Amino acid sequence: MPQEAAIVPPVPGSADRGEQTAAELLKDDFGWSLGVILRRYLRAVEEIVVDVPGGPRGYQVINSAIQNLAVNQGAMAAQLGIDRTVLTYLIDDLEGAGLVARQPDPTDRRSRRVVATEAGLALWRDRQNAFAQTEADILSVLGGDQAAFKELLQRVAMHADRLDPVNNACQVVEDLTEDRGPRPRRRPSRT
Amino acid sequence: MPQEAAIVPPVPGSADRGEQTAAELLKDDFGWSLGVILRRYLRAVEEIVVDVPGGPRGYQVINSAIQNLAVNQGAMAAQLGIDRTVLTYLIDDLEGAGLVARQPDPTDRRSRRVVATEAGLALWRDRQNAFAQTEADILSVLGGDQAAFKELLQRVAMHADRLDPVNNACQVVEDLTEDRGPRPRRRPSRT
DNA sequence: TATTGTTATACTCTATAACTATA
DNA sequence: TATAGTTATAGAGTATAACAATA
Repeated sequence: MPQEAAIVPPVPGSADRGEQTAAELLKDDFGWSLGVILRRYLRAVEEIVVDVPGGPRGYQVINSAIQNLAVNQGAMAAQLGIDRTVLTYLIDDLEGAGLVARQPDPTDRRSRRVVATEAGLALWRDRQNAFAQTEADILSVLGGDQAAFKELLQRVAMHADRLDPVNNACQVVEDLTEDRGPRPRRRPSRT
Repeated sequence: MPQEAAIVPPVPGSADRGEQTAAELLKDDFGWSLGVILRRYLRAVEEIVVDVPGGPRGYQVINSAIQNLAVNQGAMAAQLGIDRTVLTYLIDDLEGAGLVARQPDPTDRRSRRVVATEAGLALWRDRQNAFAQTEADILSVLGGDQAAFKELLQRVAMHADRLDPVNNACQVVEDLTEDRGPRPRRRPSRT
């Protein structure tokens, strides 16, 4: 949030600053800096996975499936920080696209493990480089200071995460992601 | 339905990592770091202005009014990156709380300038310190490296903003802000 | 009865467009 | 006719809760 000395209540003393850009007014603002950087990053991420059903969130599901982070849908929903009802729709779409599959758990017939298909794994591999490139683009302005910045950023993040743990990186991605087109209608029930 | 494309088992050398925390798995992830930090910051911001109608966005309106950033509602909406119809509701609420007022423009009776009241200015002043404190808390872990980090952060942000200008810092605040309670219904028309 | 996943419903937020009053 | 602001309506995204199958 911006600071700077206040002016007038009811009646303004004029003095429009319309000419100054928001960046000029806010560049020393911590929240503004964070927001700008994250927004830039998320825009790129969104583009990278624009063809993945569910966008960044869908990609996260694939990632979770590949890394075997969750034993079943409920666990995955908890880890990704999304509602389990939403996850159902997401998996529906990803499964329809042939990127993941629901694998019944032999020991508990209620439970389903989400696994990636070959196509899902191929897609995942394909996009990892793009993410790295995006990061490089954003940090390029720092030149030789990149490593130092990343180290500091990590320290702050680890600290912040201890105070207020976040299960998932792309929780934020999702919150920031606007339109991704209408959600296709449900498929027939299991059984 | 999905064709049983080959299931992808666990993945390169990854047995179950269920025990590892998300932070451990992701700490070297750029997007994750950014997201965690921003989320932590936004939680605090949300708390600070929880009693302000419209939350962080309402506070931004007050801020814009105090700093005389916009000549009328339309300009303010553009600068804050929000829809002008949404701004109408926001101003309604803030005006109802006595924090801002609509000031008719003598030269154009269609136009309204938004100004802060004494109460609005007092509130604004009151919360500025809290924002600074939040920033300090988050960065405290860096000790003597705080200044260096902020400098680097600014460089990255300025760079990112040039590539993809953002009008407003708290655009992101808003996108990330979930529930703020039901929106009170409209007031009677102007006349 | 509790839990896993699914389906149905309601609610919030935002955007689109229609409307008024000025210009 | 165009513009500033307001109001009304519809859309998308999310959460809440009811449901079926299984434990």
